[in-house]
Amino acid sequence: MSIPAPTVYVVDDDVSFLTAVARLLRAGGYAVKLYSSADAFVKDPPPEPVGCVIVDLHMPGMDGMELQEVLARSSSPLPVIFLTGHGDIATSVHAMRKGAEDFLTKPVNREKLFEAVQRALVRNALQRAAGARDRELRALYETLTPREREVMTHVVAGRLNKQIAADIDAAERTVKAHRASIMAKLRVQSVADLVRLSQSLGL
Amino acid sequence: MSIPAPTVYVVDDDVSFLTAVARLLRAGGYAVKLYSSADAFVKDPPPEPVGCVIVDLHMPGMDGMELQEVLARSSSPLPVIFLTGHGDIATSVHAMRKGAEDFLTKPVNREKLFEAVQRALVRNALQRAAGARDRELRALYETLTPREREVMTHVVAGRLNKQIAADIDAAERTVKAHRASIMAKLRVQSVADLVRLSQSLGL
DNA sequence: CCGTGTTCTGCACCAAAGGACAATAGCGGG
DNA sequence: CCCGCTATTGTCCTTTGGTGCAGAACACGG
Repeated sequence: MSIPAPTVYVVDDDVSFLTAVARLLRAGGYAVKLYSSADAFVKDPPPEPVGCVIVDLHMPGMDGMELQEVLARSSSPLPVIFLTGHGDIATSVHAMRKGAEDFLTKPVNREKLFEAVQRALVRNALQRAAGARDRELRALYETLTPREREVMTHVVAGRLNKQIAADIDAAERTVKAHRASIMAKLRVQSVADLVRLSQSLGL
Repeated sequence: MSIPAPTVYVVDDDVSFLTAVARLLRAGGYAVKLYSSADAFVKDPPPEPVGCVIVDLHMPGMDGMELQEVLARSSSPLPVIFLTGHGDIATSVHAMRKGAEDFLTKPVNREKLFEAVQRALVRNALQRAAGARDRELRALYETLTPREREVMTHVVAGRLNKQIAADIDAAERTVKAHRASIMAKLRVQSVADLVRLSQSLGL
């Protein structure tokens, strides 16, 4: 398996600024990819969501805030750092509330930029790790049949086999069979593990 | 039991502004309490943390950011709304990252202020509800003896009674006794409930 | 010294969970 | 029509969990 290098995706319609920021980041040892518009980024998204996005607020077509919205909607783990020349406090507050990693102003301070990128990359790594675990668990859960999921909710609720049997109108033996199948498919050894797994899945 | 009315605590060293904001809020139907410094607020804190805090950034003595820090450190459920005349983007970003509810500028827009306060009060209610549940559970957990807590960690880990017995070097019957005591004290009916409870406690 | 709470344990009994082995039945594809 | 998957249920046996009843050791405070 290849380990993809974290990449800083810079999106700005001001090409001279774009190249300046790119030079700065490359000098800092970061892999950089440039886009001259948010639309271009959306149309040609990164193959692996490893890294972060630095985006200008005001751009022709889709603006920075909209790009952030698109990323959020697609549950992308790429943190967004805003970098704009005409930002105001209200806008920065709104962006931060929407989950932006940082909100910087042009001309950008080299230290601040690197700090923001560093934080963003850490956050990205954490997000991806959490997301990966989540997908694994969901994949296991997907293998359950409808009936098994039904039984699982009862088991997680702490109900006894005979109670579950009565609830779903089946024999206790049937519940035991489903139960065993659930534990095997989800690869858990105890009800305690099963409960935690269901919590992780948000059930 | 009395239901305390949500109160908006306004902290600003500019007394004329303080009274103006107070008048505005009172006209909006909010209970208001005024402080002319953050130190005054800290020395004479609200008896019930029901409401929110509106605080100026720049003040003699403790400033707004420090006050936010104090509230966070004491796990206060009172959200903080900054309201300042000399704020910049970097400061607002920092404040939001620290968990501020909003960051407004003077002169304040009446609508924006009311919206912020409303959001803050909702958040406060949710925080208090969550905090109350948390304290109840913690109080129950406190009643457990050291030995019972030890057994509980093993039970929550999904270990069998005989395994637990071996681990803590005791008879299986002893583990059963502790286990029964745990379930009774924490008022749970099943291992599933116990696991969820321990998750809520962050164990 | 005595009472209280904690910890520990034994025996017996019953309820619940789980595994082994097996069988029946419906349903959708190949 | 047969295969595979799902769902269902049965019996038998073992392991595990839970409870009632009871006793003993220890520490701590009144």
